Amino acid sequence: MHGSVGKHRFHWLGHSVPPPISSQSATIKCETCRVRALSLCAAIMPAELAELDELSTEIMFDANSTLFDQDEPAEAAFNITTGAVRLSRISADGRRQIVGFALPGDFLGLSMADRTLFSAETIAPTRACRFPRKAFSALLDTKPHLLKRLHVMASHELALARDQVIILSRNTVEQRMAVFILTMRDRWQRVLGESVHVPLPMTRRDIGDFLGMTMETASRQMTKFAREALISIAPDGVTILNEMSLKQIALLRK
Amino acid sequence: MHGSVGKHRFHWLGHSVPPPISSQSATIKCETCRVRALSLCAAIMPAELAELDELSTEIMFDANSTLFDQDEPAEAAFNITTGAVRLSRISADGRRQIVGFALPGDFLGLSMADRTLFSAETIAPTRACRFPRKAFSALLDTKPHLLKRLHVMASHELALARDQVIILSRNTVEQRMAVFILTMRDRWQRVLGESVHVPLPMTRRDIGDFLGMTMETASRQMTKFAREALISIAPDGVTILNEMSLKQIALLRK
DNA sequence: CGTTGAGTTGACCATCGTCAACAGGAGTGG
DNA sequence: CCACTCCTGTTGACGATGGTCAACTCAACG
Repeated sequence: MHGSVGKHRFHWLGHSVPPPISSQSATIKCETCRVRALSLCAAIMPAELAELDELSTEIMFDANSTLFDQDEPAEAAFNITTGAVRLSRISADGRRQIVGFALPGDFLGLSMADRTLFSAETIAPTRACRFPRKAFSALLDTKPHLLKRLHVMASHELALARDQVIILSRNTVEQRMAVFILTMRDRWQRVLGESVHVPLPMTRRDIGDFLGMTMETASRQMTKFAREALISIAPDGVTILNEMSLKQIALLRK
Repeated sequence: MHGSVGKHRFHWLGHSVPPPISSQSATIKCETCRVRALSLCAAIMPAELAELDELSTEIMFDANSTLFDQDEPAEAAFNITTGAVRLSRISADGRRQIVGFALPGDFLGLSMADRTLFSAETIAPTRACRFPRKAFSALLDTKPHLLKRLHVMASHELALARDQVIILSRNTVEQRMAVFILTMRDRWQRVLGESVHVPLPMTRRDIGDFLGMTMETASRQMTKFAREALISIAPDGVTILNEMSLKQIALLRK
Protein backbone atom coordinates (compact mmCIF):
# COMPACT_ATOMS: atom_id res chain seq x y z
CA MET A 1 0.00 0.00 0.00
CA HIS A 2 2.73 2.47 0.97
CA GLY A 3 5.80 2.84 -1.18
CA SER A 4 9.23 3.29 0.35
CA VAL A 5 9.12 7.06 0.12
CA GLY A 6 11.91 7.78 2.53
CA LYS A 7 11.44 11.45 3.33
CA HIS A 8 14.04 12.00 5.99
CA ARG A 9 12.25 14.76 7.88
CA PHE A 10 12.30 12.81 11.10
CA HIS A 11 15.75 11.29 11.11
CA TRP A 12 16.56 12.88 14.43
CA LEU A 13 13.83 11.19 16.45
CA GLY A 14 15.20 9.66 19.59
CA HIS A 15 18.87 10.53 19.25
CA SER A 16 21.19 13.34 18.36
CA VAL A 17 23.46 11.53 15.94
CA PRO A 18 22.81 11.39 12.19
CA PRO A 19 20.63 8.60 10.84
CA PRO A 20 22.12 5.49 9.31
CA ILE A 21 22.73 5.67 5.58
CA SER A 22 22.38 2.03 4.69
CA SER A 23 19.70 -0.41 5.73
CA GLN A 24 22.28 -2.95 6.75
CA SER A 25 22.59 -4.05 10.34
CA ALA A 26 25.46 -3.43 12.72
CA THR A 27 25.62 -4.85 16.19
CA ILE A 28 25.49 -2.43 19.09
CA LYS A 29 26.54 -3.56 22.53
CA CYS A 30 23.55 -3.78 24.87
CA GLU A 31 25.82 -2.32 27.49
CA THR A 32 25.82 1.02 25.73
CA CYS A 33 22.22 0.85 24.52
CA ARG A 34 20.61 4.18 25.22
CA VAL A 35 17.13 2.83 25.84
CA ARG A 36 18.09 -0.16 27.96
CA ALA A 37 16.95 1.42 31.21
CA LEU A 38 13.53 2.16 29.67
CA SER A 39 12.85 -1.22 28.34
CA LEU A 40 12.45 -4.91 28.87
CA CYS A 41 16.21 -5.24 28.93
CA ALA A 42 16.30 -3.44 32.25
CA ALA A 43 15.40 -6.81 33.74
CA ILE A 44 18.66 -8.25 32.51
CA MET A 45 21.50 -8.40 35.00
CA PRO A 46 24.70 -6.73 33.75
CA ALA A 47 26.42 -10.10 33.94
CA GLU A 48 23.90 -11.51 31.49
CA LEU A 49 24.18 -8.80 28.87
CA ALA A 50 26.58 -10.87 26.81
CA GLU A 51 23.81 -13.41 26.22
CA LEU A 52 21.52 -10.69 24.96
CA ASP A 53 24.24 -9.31 22.71
CA GLU A 54 24.64 -12.68 21.10
CA LEU A 55 20.90 -13.03 20.57
CA SER A 56 20.14 -9.63 19.12
CA THR A 57 20.91 -7.81 15.91
CA GLU A 58 20.57 -4.10 15.45
CA ILE A 59 18.61 -3.42 12.33
CA MET A 60 17.78 -0.15 10.59
CA PHE A 61 14.70 0.77 8.60
CA ASP A 62 13.82 3.65 6.31
CA ALA A 63 10.56 5.47 6.89
CA ASN A 64 7.52 3.55 5.60
CA SER A 65 9.10 0.13 5.99
CA THR A 66 7.27 -2.88 7.36
CA LEU A 67 8.65 -4.63 10.44
CA PHE A 68 5.96 -7.29 10.18
CA ASP A 69 2.43 -7.75 8.89
CA GLN A 70 -0.69 -8.63 10.79
CA ASP A 71 -1.47 -12.35 11.28
CA GLU A 72 1.78 -13.59 9.82
CA PRO A 73 3.89 -16.06 11.82
CA ALA A 74 5.83 -14.11 14.42
CA GLU A 75 9.51 -14.45 13.57
CA ALA A 76 11.01 -11.97 15.95
CA ALA A 77 10.50 -9.46 18.72
CA PHE A 78 11.81 -5.90 18.41
CA ASN A 79 13.05 -3.32 20.83
CA ILE A 80 12.80 0.13 19.24
CA THR A 81 15.89 2.27 19.88
CA THR A 82 15.26 5.30 17.66
CA GLY A 83 12.46 6.45 15.35
CA ALA A 84 8.75 5.65 15.54
CA VAL A 85 6.51 2.79 14.45
CA ARG A 86 2.82 2.66 13.65
CA LEU A 87 0.91 -0.39 14.97
CA SER A 88 -2.31 -1.12 13.14
CA ARG A 89 -5.00 -3.71 12.69
CA ILE A 90 -7.23 -4.23 9.70
CA SER A 91 -10.65 -5.40 10.79
CA ALA A 92 -12.75 -7.97 8.96
CA ASP A 93 -14.52 -5.30 6.91
CA GLY A 94 -11.30 -3.68 5.78
CA ARG A 95 -11.12 -0.63 8.00
CA ARG A 96 -7.90 0.28 9.72
CA GLN A 97 -7.51 0.96 13.41
CA ILE A 98 -4.21 2.18 14.74
CA VAL A 99 -3.70 0.44 18.07
CA GLY A 100 -0.68 2.47 19.07
CA PHE A 101 2.64 4.04 18.21
CA ALA A 102 5.92 2.50 19.34
CA LEU A 103 8.61 4.97 20.36
CA PRO A 104 12.22 4.41 21.46
CA GLY A 105 12.29 2.03 24.43
CA ASP A 106 9.08 0.27 23.42
CA PHE A 107 9.08 -3.47 22.92
CA LEU A 108 7.14 -5.22 20.16
CA GLY A 109 6.33 -8.86 20.73
CA LEU A 110 5.28 -8.83 24.36
CA SER A 111 2.64 -11.43 23.78
CA MET A 112 5.08 -14.03 22.43
CA ALA A 113 2.16 -15.35 20.39
CA ASP A 114 2.70 -17.59 17.36
CA ARG A 115 1.23 -15.01 15.06
CA THR A 116 1.40 -11.24 15.09
CA LEU A 117 -1.72 -9.46 16.28
CA PHE A 118 -1.09 -6.27 14.28
CA SER A 119 1.10 -4.79 11.59
CA ALA A 120 4.10 -2.64 12.43
CA GLU A 121 5.31 -0.02 9.94
CA THR A 122 7.88 2.67 10.50
CA ILE A 123 6.73 6.27 10.19
CA ALA A 124 10.29 7.58 10.43
CA PRO A 125 13.75 6.09 9.94
CA THR A 126 14.01 3.63 12.78
CA ARG A 127 16.58 1.50 14.52
CA ALA A 128 15.50 -1.56 16.39
CA CYS A 129 17.05 -4.45 18.24
CA ARG A 130 15.81 -7.68 16.71
CA PHE A 131 15.42 -10.87 18.78
CA PRO A 132 14.65 -14.08 16.89
CA ARG A 133 11.55 -15.50 18.49
CA LYS A 134 12.78 -19.02 19.10
CA ALA A 135 16.03 -17.99 20.70
CA PHE A 136 14.30 -15.32 22.75
CA SER A 137 11.70 -17.81 23.92
CA ALA A 138 14.48 -20.17 24.94
CA LEU A 139 16.15 -17.39 26.88
CA LEU A 140 12.87 -16.73 28.67
CA ASP A 141 12.73 -20.36 29.75
CA THR A 142 16.05 -20.02 31.53
CA LYS A 143 15.32 -16.59 33.02
CA PRO A 144 12.07 -16.52 34.99
CA HIS A 145 12.66 -12.92 36.09
CA LEU A 146 12.74 -11.90 32.43
CA LEU A 147 9.43 -13.65 31.81
CA LYS A 148 7.95 -11.92 34.85
CA ARG A 149 9.16 -8.58 33.56
CA LEU A 150 7.65 -9.40 30.17
CA HIS A 151 4.37 -10.21 31.87
CA VAL A 152 4.41 -6.99 33.87
CA MET A 153 5.00 -5.00 30.69
CA ALA A 154 2.20 -6.83 28.89
CA SER A 155 -0.11 -6.08 31.81
CA HIS A 156 0.86 -2.44 31.54
CA GLU A 157 -0.03 -2.56 27.83
CA LEU A 158 -3.39 -4.02 28.77
CA ALA A 159 -4.04 -1.15 31.16
CA LEU A 160 -3.08 1.31 28.41
CA ALA A 161 -5.41 -0.38 25.94
CA ARG A 162 -8.24 -0.08 28.45
CA ASP A 163 -7.47 3.56 29.00
CA GLN A 164 -7.66 3.95 25.24
CA VAL A 165 -11.12 2.38 25.35
CA ILE A 166 -12.19 4.97 27.89
CA ILE A 167 -10.65 7.83 25.93
CA LEU A 168 -12.35 6.79 22.73
CA SER A 169 -15.76 5.98 24.06
CA ARG A 170 -16.40 8.74 26.57
CA ASN A 171 -14.56 11.80 25.31
CA THR A 172 -15.25 14.39 22.65
CA VAL A 173 -12.79 14.78 19.79
CA GLU A 174 -11.45 17.90 21.50
CA GLN A 175 -10.65 15.95 24.67
CA ARG A 176 -9.17 13.05 22.73
CA MET A 177 -6.83 15.34 20.84
CA ALA A 178 -5.74 17.11 24.02
CA VAL A 179 -5.07 13.76 25.70
CA PHE A 180 -3.14 12.61 22.65
CA ILE A 181 -0.84 15.63 22.53
CA LEU A 182 -0.15 15.47 26.26
CA THR A 183 0.44 11.72 26.19
CA MET A 184 2.83 11.97 23.26
CA ARG A 185 4.68 14.73 25.06
CA ASP A 186 5.07 12.56 28.17
CA ARG A 187 6.25 9.59 26.15
CA TRP A 188 8.82 11.59 24.19
CA GLN A 189 10.10 13.12 27.38
CA ARG A 190 11.40 9.77 28.54
CA VAL A 191 13.58 9.70 25.45
CA LEU A 192 14.31 13.32 24.61
CA GLY A 193 14.07 14.94 28.02
CA GLU A 194 11.94 17.89 29.11
CA SER A 195 10.61 19.96 26.21
CA VAL A 196 7.49 21.79 25.08
CA HIS A 197 8.05 20.50 21.56
CA VAL A 198 6.16 17.31 20.73
CA PRO A 199 7.31 15.38 17.64
CA LEU A 200 4.39 14.00 15.66
CA PRO A 201 5.95 11.97 12.85
CA MET A 202 2.63 10.37 11.95
CA THR A 203 0.14 11.84 9.47
CA ARG A 204 -3.18 13.43 10.37
CA ARG A 205 -4.83 10.32 9.02
CA ASP A 206 -2.79 8.16 11.39
CA ILE A 207 -3.76 10.37 14.31
CA GLY A 208 -7.40 10.18 13.26
CA ASP A 209 -7.30 6.41 12.91
CA PHE A 210 -5.76 6.19 16.36
CA LEU A 211 -8.22 8.55 18.03
CA GLY A 212 -11.31 7.25 16.28
CA MET A 213 -12.03 10.31 14.15
CA THR A 214 -11.55 11.30 10.53
CA MET A 215 -8.42 13.07 9.33
CA GLU A 216 -10.53 16.15 8.63
CA THR A 217 -11.71 16.29 12.22
CA ALA A 218 -8.16 15.70 13.46
CA SER A 219 -6.94 18.57 11.32
CA ARG A 220 -9.75 20.85 12.46
CA GLN A 221 -9.00 20.15 16.11
CA MET A 222 -5.32 20.90 15.60
CA THR A 223 -6.01 24.23 13.95
CA LYS A 224 -8.62 25.03 16.61
CA PHE A 225 -6.02 24.51 19.33
CA ALA A 226 -3.61 26.66 17.36
CA ARG A 227 -6.22 29.43 16.94
CA GLU A 228 -6.77 29.34 20.70
CA ALA A 229 -3.00 29.65 21.20
CA LEU A 230 -2.78 26.35 23.09
CA ILE A 231 -0.24 24.94 20.64
CA SER A 232 1.68 26.06 17.61
CA ILE A 233 1.87 23.77 14.62
CA ALA A 234 5.18 22.92 12.97
CA PRO A 235 5.70 20.55 10.03
CA ASP A 236 7.23 17.92 12.31
CA GLY A 237 4.93 18.21 15.30
CA VAL A 238 3.49 20.78 17.69
CA THR A 239 4.78 23.02 20.44
CA ILE A 240 2.74 23.28 23.59
CA LEU A 241 2.07 26.91 24.43
CA ASN A 242 -0.52 26.57 27.18
CA GLU A 243 -0.16 23.27 28.98
CA MET A 244 -2.58 24.19 31.76
CA SER A 245 -5.47 24.78 29.39
CA LEU A 246 -4.69 21.61 27.47
CA LYS A 247 -4.82 19.61 30.69
CA GLN A 248 -8.07 21.31 31.60
CA ILE A 249 -9.59 20.27 28.31
CA ALA A 250 -8.23 16.73 28.61
CA LEU A 251 -9.98 16.23 31.94
CA LEU A 252 -13.04 18.36 31.37
CA ARG A 253 -16.35 16.63 31.76
CA LYS A 254 -18.19 16.51 28.50
CA MET B 1 -23.54 2.87 45.77
CA HIS B 2 -25.37 -0.44 45.26
CA GLY B 3 -27.03 -2.20 48.13
CA SER B 4 -27.01 -5.96 48.46
CA VAL B 5 -30.31 -6.38 46.73
CA GLY B 6 -30.08 -10.05 45.96
CA LYS B 7 -32.72 -10.56 43.33
CA HIS B 8 -32.20 -14.14 42.35
CA ARG B 9 -33.40 -13.88 38.76
CA PHE B 10 -30.09 -15.13 37.45
CA HIS B 11 -29.23 -17.87 39.89
CA TRP B 12 -29.01 -20.41 37.12
CA LEU B 13 -26.22 -18.74 35.18
CA GLY B 14 -23.47 -21.16 34.39
CA HIS B 15 -24.81 -24.33 35.91
CA SER B 16 -27.93 -26.39 36.24
CA VAL B 17 -27.90 -26.96 39.99
CA PRO B 18 -29.62 -24.61 42.46
CA PRO B 19 -27.68 -21.62 43.74
CA PRO B 20 -25.99 -21.65 47.14
CA ILE B 21 -28.12 -20.46 50.01
CA SER B 22 -25.45 -19.12 52.31
CA SER B 23 -22.54 -16.84 51.48
CA GLN B 24 -20.12 -19.10 53.29
CA SER B 25 -17.40 -20.89 51.44
CA ALA B 26 -17.10 -24.60 50.86
CA THR B 27 -14.13 -26.17 49.14
CA ILE B 28 -14.74 -27.85 45.81
CA LYS B 29 -12.17 -30.23 44.44
CA CYS B 30 -10.42 -28.77 41.43
CA GLU B 31 -10.62 -32.22 39.94
CA THR B 32 -14.38 -31.90 39.55
CA CYS B 33 -14.38 -28.19 38.73
CA ARG B 34 -16.70 -27.67 35.79
CA VAL B 35 -14.78 -24.76 34.30
CA ARG B 36 -11.30 -26.13 34.72
CA ALA B 37 -10.86 -27.00 31.06
CA LEU B 38 -11.84 -23.44 30.10
CA SER B 39 -9.54 -21.64 32.38
CA LEU B 40 -6.05 -20.97 33.62
CA CYS B 41 -6.19 -24.17 35.60
CA ALA B 42 -6.09 -26.17 32.39
CA ALA B 43 -2.35 -25.57 32.53
CA ILE B 44 -2.15 -27.56 35.74
CA MET B 45 -1.11 -31.18 35.44
CA PRO B 46 -3.54 -33.59 37.08
CA ALA B 47 -0.80 -34.59 39.50
CA GLU B 48 -0.52 -31.01 40.68
CA LEU B 49 -4.20 -30.44 41.34
CA ALA B 50 -3.78 -31.15 45.03
CA GLU B 51 -1.55 -28.10 45.35
CA LEU B 52 -4.23 -25.93 43.77
CA ASP B 53 -6.87 -27.39 46.04
CA GLU B 54 -4.85 -26.42 49.04
CA LEU B 55 -4.37 -22.89 47.76
CA SER B 56 -7.90 -22.08 46.76
CA THR B 57 -11.17 -21.47 48.53
CA GLU B 58 -14.54 -21.54 46.84
CA ILE B 59 -16.43 -18.44 47.76
CA MET B 60 -19.99 -17.39 46.99
CA PHE B 61 -21.40 -13.94 46.42
CA ASP B 62 -24.90 -12.54 46.18
CA ALA B 63 -25.75 -10.31 43.25
CA ASN B 64 -24.38 -6.77 43.60
CA SER B 65 -21.46 -7.77 45.79
CA THR B 66 -17.98 -6.39 45.39
CA LEU B 67 -15.10 -8.78 44.74
CA PHE B 68 -12.61 -5.92 44.89
CA ASP B 69 -12.42 -2.18 44.28
CA GLN B 70 -10.31 -0.29 41.80
CA ASP B 71 -6.79 0.74 42.92
CA GLU B 72 -6.89 -1.14 46.20
CA PRO B 73 -4.04 -3.54 47.03
CA ALA B 74 -4.64 -6.80 45.19
CA GLU B 75 -5.24 -9.49 47.80
CA ALA B 76 -6.35 -12.34 45.61
CA ALA B 77 -7.04 -13.64 42.15
CA PHE B 78 -10.39 -15.18 41.27
CA ASN B 79 -11.55 -17.83 38.89
CA ILE B 80 -15.25 -17.41 38.20
CA THR B 81 -17.15 -20.72 38.22
CA THR B 82 -20.78 -19.57 37.99
CA GLY B 83 -22.58 -16.23 37.68
CA ALA B 84 -21.32 -13.01 36.11
CA VAL B 85 -19.13 -10.10 37.15
CA ARG B 86 -18.95 -6.51 35.95
CA LEU B 87 -15.45 -5.04 35.56
CA SER B 88 -15.33 -1.25 35.62
CA ARG B 89 -13.00 1.69 35.87
CA ILE B 90 -13.81 5.15 37.13
CA SER B 91 -11.79 7.73 35.22
CA ALA B 92 -10.23 10.84 36.74
CA ASP B 93 -13.32 12.93 36.01
CA GLY B 94 -15.69 10.47 37.62
CA ARG B 95 -17.21 8.75 34.63
CA ARG B 96 -17.54 5.00 34.55
CA GLN B 97 -16.31 2.73 31.80
CA ILE B 98 -17.10 -0.94 31.90
CA VAL B 99 -14.01 -2.73 30.65
CA GLY B 100 -15.62 -6.13 30.44
CA PHE B 101 -17.82 -8.81 31.92
CA ALA B 102 -16.36 -11.93 33.52
CA LEU B 103 -18.29 -15.13 32.91
CA PRO B 104 -17.71 -18.68 34.21
CA GLY B 105 -14.20 -19.79 33.30
CA ASP B 106 -12.79 -16.26 33.30
CA PHE B 107 -9.85 -15.43 35.49
CA LEU B 108 -9.51 -12.13 37.37
CA GLY B 109 -6.00 -11.12 38.34
CA LEU B 110 -4.08 -12.01 35.21
CA SER B 111 -1.79 -9.04 35.58
CA MET B 112 -0.56 -10.07 39.05
CA ALA B 113 -0.10 -6.36 39.71
CA ASP B 114 0.21 -5.00 43.25
CA ARG B 115 -2.97 -3.00 42.89
CA THR B 116 -6.19 -3.76 41.10
CA LEU B 117 -6.72 -1.96 37.81
CA PHE B 118 -10.51 -2.04 37.97
CA SER B 119 -13.43 -2.84 40.25
CA ALA B 120 -15.21 -6.17 40.08
CA GLU B 121 -18.85 -6.40 41.16
CA THR B 122 -21.20 -9.33 40.72
CA ILE B 123 -24.29 -8.77 38.59
CA ALA B 124 -25.74 -12.14 39.54
CA PRO B 125 -25.16 -14.64 42.35
CA THR B 126 -21.67 -15.85 41.67
CA ARG B 127 -19.29 -18.56 42.77
CA ALA B 128 -15.59 -18.05 42.41
CA CYS B 129 -12.39 -19.82 43.27
CA ARG B 130 -10.23 -17.50 45.34
CA PHE B 131 -6.43 -17.67 45.24
CA PRO B 132 -4.54 -15.58 47.82
CA ARG B 133 -2.13 -13.46 45.83
CA LYS B 134 1.04 -14.26 47.74
CA ALA B 135 0.56 -18.00 47.71
CA PHE B 136 -0.46 -17.93 44.07
CA SER B 137 2.57 -15.86 43.16
CA ALA B 138 4.77 -18.36 44.98
CA LEU B 139 3.16 -21.19 43.06
CA LEU B 140 3.88 -19.36 39.82
CA ASP B 141 7.56 -19.17 40.77
CA THR B 142 7.74 -22.94 40.97
CA LYS B 143 5.64 -23.58 37.86
CA PRO B 144 6.99 -21.77 34.79
CA HIS B 145 4.40 -23.40 32.53
CA LEU B 146 1.67 -21.87 34.69
CA LEU B 147 3.27 -18.43 34.33
CA LYS B 148 3.50 -18.94 30.59
CA ARG B 149 -0.16 -19.86 30.45
CA LEU B 150 -0.97 -16.79 32.52
CA HIS B 151 0.99 -14.68 30.08
CA VAL B 152 -0.76 -16.20 27.08
CA MET B 153 -4.13 -15.47 28.68
CA ALA B 154 -3.11 -11.89 29.47
CA SER B 155 -1.99 -11.46 25.86
CA HIS B 156 -5.37 -12.72 24.75
CA GLU B 157 -7.01 -10.14 27.02
CA LEU B 158 -4.86 -7.49 25.39
CA ALA B 159 -6.04 -8.56 21.95
CA LEU B 160 -9.64 -8.42 23.18
CA ALA B 161 -9.14 -4.94 24.61
CA ARG B 162 -7.76 -3.79 21.26
CA ASP B 163 -10.73 -5.33 19.46
CA GLN B 164 -12.91 -3.37 21.84
CA VAL B 165 -11.07 -0.21 20.81
CA ILE B 166 -11.88 -0.97 17.19
CA ILE B 167 -15.50 -1.79 17.95
CA LEU B 168 -16.00 1.42 19.89
CA SER B 169 -14.21 3.82 17.62
CA ARG B 170 -15.19 2.67 14.15
CA ASN B 171 -18.69 1.21 14.46
CA THR B 172 -22.15 2.70 14.72
CA VAL B 173 -24.23 1.93 17.78
CA GLU B 174 -26.21 -0.56 15.70
CA GLN B 175 -23.05 -2.49 14.81
CA ARG B 176 -21.72 -2.34 18.36
CA MET B 177 -24.93 -3.79 19.74
CA ALA B 178 -24.98 -6.57 17.14
CA VAL B 179 -21.35 -7.42 17.94
CA PHE B 180 -22.16 -7.39 21.65
CA ILE B 181 -25.09 -9.78 21.37
CA LEU B 182 -23.16 -12.19 19.14
CA THR B 183 -20.07 -12.05 21.35
CA MET B 184 -22.05 -12.71 24.51
CA ARG B 185 -23.74 -15.63 22.76
CA ASP B 186 -20.38 -17.13 21.83
CA ARG B 187 -19.01 -16.68 25.34
CA TRP B 188 -22.02 -18.24 27.03
CA GLN B 189 -21.90 -21.16 24.61
CA ARG B 190 -18.61 -22.30 26.09
CA VAL B 191 -20.40 -22.63 29.41
CA LEU B 192 -24.01 -23.43 28.59
CA GLY B 193 -23.63 -25.15 25.23
CA GLU B 194 -25.33 -24.35 21.95
CA SER B 195 -28.39 -22.13 22.34
CA VAL B 196 -30.15 -19.19 20.69
CA HIS B 197 -30.88 -17.73 24.11
CA VAL B 198 -28.33 -15.20 25.33
CA PRO B 199 -28.39 -14.36 29.06
CA LEU B 200 -27.84 -10.67 29.71
CA PRO B 201 -27.73 -10.30 33.48
CA MET B 202 -26.38 -6.75 33.26
CA THR B 203 -28.57 -3.64 33.05
CA ARG B 204 -29.03 -1.48 29.97
CA ARG B 205 -26.84 1.09 31.64
CA ASP B 206 -24.06 -1.50 32.04
CA ILE B 207 -24.35 -2.42 28.38
CA GLY B 208 -24.26 1.23 27.41
CA ASP B 209 -21.24 1.93 29.58
CA PHE B 210 -19.51 -1.04 27.99
CA LEU B 211 -20.37 -0.13 24.40
CA GLY B 212 -19.74 3.58 24.76
CA MET B 213 -23.34 4.74 24.40
CA THR B 214 -26.08 5.95 26.71
CA MET B 215 -28.58 3.56 28.25
CA GLU B 216 -31.30 5.23 26.17
CA THR B 217 -29.46 4.45 22.97
CA ALA B 218 -28.78 0.90 24.14
CA SER B 219 -32.48 0.44 24.88
CA ARG B 220 -33.49 1.93 21.53
CA GLN B 221 -31.16 -0.40 19.65
CA MET B 222 -32.53 -3.43 21.47
CA THR B 223 -36.12 -2.56 20.66
CA LYS B 224 -35.13 -1.75 17.08
CA PHE B 225 -33.62 -5.24 16.69
CA ALA B 226 -36.77 -6.69 18.24
CA ARG B 227 -39.02 -4.68 15.87
CA GLU B 228 -36.97 -6.02 12.96
CA ALA B 229 -37.46 -9.57 14.32
CA LEU B 230 -33.71 -10.14 14.73
CA ILE B 231 -34.08 -10.91 18.43
CA SER B 232 -36.80 -11.23 21.00
CA ILE B 233 -36.38 -9.58 24.36
CA ALA B 234 -36.89 -11.46 27.60
CA PRO B 235 -36.41 -10.08 31.13
CA ASP B 236 -33.22 -12.10 31.58
CA GLY B 237 -31.66 -11.64 28.13
CA VAL B 238 -32.48 -11.98 24.46
CA THR B 239 -33.18 -14.78 22.03
CA ILE B 240 -31.54 -14.63 18.64
CA LEU B 241 -34.15 -15.05 15.91
CA ASN B 242 -32.13 -14.12 12.84
CA GLU B 243 -28.46 -14.78 13.34
CA MET B 244 -27.53 -14.21 9.70
CA SER B 245 -28.87 -10.66 9.66
CA LEU B 246 -27.21 -9.88 12.99
CA LYS B 247 -23.88 -11.04 11.61
CA GLN B 248 -24.45 -8.95 8.50
CA ILE B 249 -25.02 -5.87 10.61
CA ALA B 250 -22.01 -6.62 12.80
CA LEU B 251 -19.70 -6.68 9.80
CA LEU B 252 -21.41 -4.14 7.61
CA ARG B 253 -19.34 -1.19 6.56
CA LYS B 254 -20.68 1.96 8.08
C1' DC C 1 6.50 20.74 -14.91
C1' DG C 2 3.15 17.43 -13.97
C1' DT C 3 1.78 14.11 -10.41
C1' DT C 4 0.87 12.62 -5.92
C1' DG C 5 -0.29 12.83 -1.28
C1' DA C 6 -0.71 15.65 3.06
C1' DG C 7 -3.09 19.18 5.09
C1' DT C 8 -6.74 22.49 5.40
C1' DT C 9 -11.28 24.54 5.11
C1' DG C 10 -16.29 24.90 3.96
C1' DA C 11 -21.19 23.23 3.49
C1' DC C 12 -24.44 20.00 4.76
C1' DC C 13 -26.92 16.76 7.54
C1' DA C 14 -27.34 12.07 10.08
C1' DT C 15 -26.37 10.15 14.34
C1' DC C 16 -26.59 9.96 18.89
C1' DG C 17 -26.57 12.43 23.44
C1' DT C 18 -29.61 15.18 26.48
C1' DC C 19 -33.69 16.14 28.80
C1' DA C 20 -38.06 14.67 29.94
C1' DA C 21 -42.02 11.84 30.90
C1' DC C 22 -43.98 7.54 31.99
C1' DA C 23 -44.83 2.33 32.90
C1' DG C 24 -43.89 -1.67 35.58
C1' DG C 25 -41.81 -4.42 39.25
C1' DA C 26 -39.56 -5.02 43.77
C1' DG C 27 -38.76 -3.83 48.19
C1' DT C 28 -40.36 -1.22 52.43
C1' DG C 29 -42.93 0.54 56.11
C1' DG C 30 -47.28 1.80 58.00
C1' DC D 1 -52.39 -5.56 52.72
C1' DC D 2 -51.62 -1.29 50.51
C1' DA D 3 -49.28 3.01 49.54
C1' DC D 4 -44.97 4.71 48.60
C1' DT D 5 -40.45 4.87 46.77
C1' DC D 6 -36.77 3.48 43.98
C1' DC D 7 -34.87 1.51 40.00
C1' DT D 8 -35.04 -0.29 35.37
C1' DG D 9 -36.60 0.11 30.95
C1' DT D 10 -38.83 2.55 27.30
C1' DT D 11 -40.13 6.26 24.20
C1' DG D 12 -40.33 11.08 22.34
C1' DA D 13 -38.46 15.77 20.98
C1' DC D 14 -34.62 18.50 20.04
C1' DG D 15 -30.07 20.01 18.93
C1' DA D 16 -24.89 19.66 18.90
C1' DT D 17 -21.17 16.93 17.45
C1' DG D 18 -18.68 15.09 14.09
C1' DG D 19 -18.77 12.40 9.48
C1' DT D 20 -19.12 13.04 4.36
C1' DC D 21 -18.19 15.19 0.17
C1' DA D 22 -15.76 18.53 -2.12
C1' DA D 23 -12.46 22.00 -3.37
C1' DC D 24 -8.12 23.96 -2.84
C1' DT D 25 -3.00 24.82 -1.44
C1' DC D 26 1.46 23.34 -0.92
C1' DA D 27 5.67 20.56 -0.83
C1' DA D 28 8.18 16.69 -2.57
C1' DC D 29 9.63 14.10 -6.21
C1' DG D 30 10.58 12.30 -10.76
